[in-house]
Amino acid sequence: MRIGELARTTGVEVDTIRYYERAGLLSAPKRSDNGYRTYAPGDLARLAFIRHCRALDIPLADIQRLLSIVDSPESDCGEINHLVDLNLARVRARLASMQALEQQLMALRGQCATPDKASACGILHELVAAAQGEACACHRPADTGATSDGARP
Amino acid sequence: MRIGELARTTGVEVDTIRYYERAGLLSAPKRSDNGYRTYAPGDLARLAFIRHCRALDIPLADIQRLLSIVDSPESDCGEINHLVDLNLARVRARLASMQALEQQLMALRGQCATPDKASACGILHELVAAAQGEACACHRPADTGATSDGARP
DNA sequence: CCTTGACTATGGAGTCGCTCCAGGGTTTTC
DNA sequence: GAAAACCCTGGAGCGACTCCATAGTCAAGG
Repeated sequence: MRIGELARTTGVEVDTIRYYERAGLLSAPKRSDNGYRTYAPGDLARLAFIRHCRALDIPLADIQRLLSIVDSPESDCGEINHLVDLNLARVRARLASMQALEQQLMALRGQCATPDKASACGILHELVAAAQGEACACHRPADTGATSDGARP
Repeated sequence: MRIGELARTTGVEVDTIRYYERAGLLSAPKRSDNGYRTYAPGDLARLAFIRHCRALDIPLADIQRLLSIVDSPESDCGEINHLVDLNLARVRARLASMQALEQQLMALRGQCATPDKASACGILHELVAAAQGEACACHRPADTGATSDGARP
């Protein structure tokens, strides 16, 4: 099986497969006489595993760790729990900040009902005012507010 | 005002300020005799504006567009609405995929209650099975499922 | 036999938004 | 006068790809 067929079968782009090889997630496959990569069914399963983990947004370093555990089935699976927990925490943290972000953008969007001159635009006014540390829909009173705060998302 | 003071006042790191200058979001400031950047109050307001937009996760290219609109207040503000709408849509799309992701990771986490041998780990089994296209907690029946689907996050 | 087109190879650069570093010069403080 | 704090430039690194130029390989059609 050549790289193109592997790509079509798994839905992973050819460039990405080669990238995974460089990154050490896939071992270098055999080469045919013309230098083409030749993959075995085991490579297909391994790449499908990687692809599924990536669909779960698990970083490559974690996937590499999971693969090494898969390769040694006698090892303790406690680390697997830990990896999944870490990724879950990461996703939840990002989720919370994005929900706040959505609220802020919605509030901002509500500032401009009818398009007009930019100088009268509520959105722009809001952004400028917020940058100056005035009260705005984005920095609520509960927030630390002002120009020097740390409202990173 | 030198770059360090600007950084402290706005909460933007020195390196980032120089990066914004390179990226064209901040115009090159005057230099004093020793070559140090010397910023005017207008630069402070501009950088605070950028910082606030970044807190809203608006990409630099969009911020650059907003800044050019701010610079020409007679222009139409319709594009501002459009930019905010686009960013809102982007955030919402990402939000939806992350919520699905959280569900999938939670389902995965539920597969392993008690740490044991990796060969018996429900999480690993689930990941491998899912990669092989079998039914799993991640690919629901409603999903297109299987090894060649497009469940990108 | 030759061309066309699909496929594959390599190495390197580009993406985004920073962040860090080396190796220097300058200013402030003790 | 020395130490600490500040500033400069240019370049590399991050994650996870993606795209490119250039070149070799192979099967089908004319």
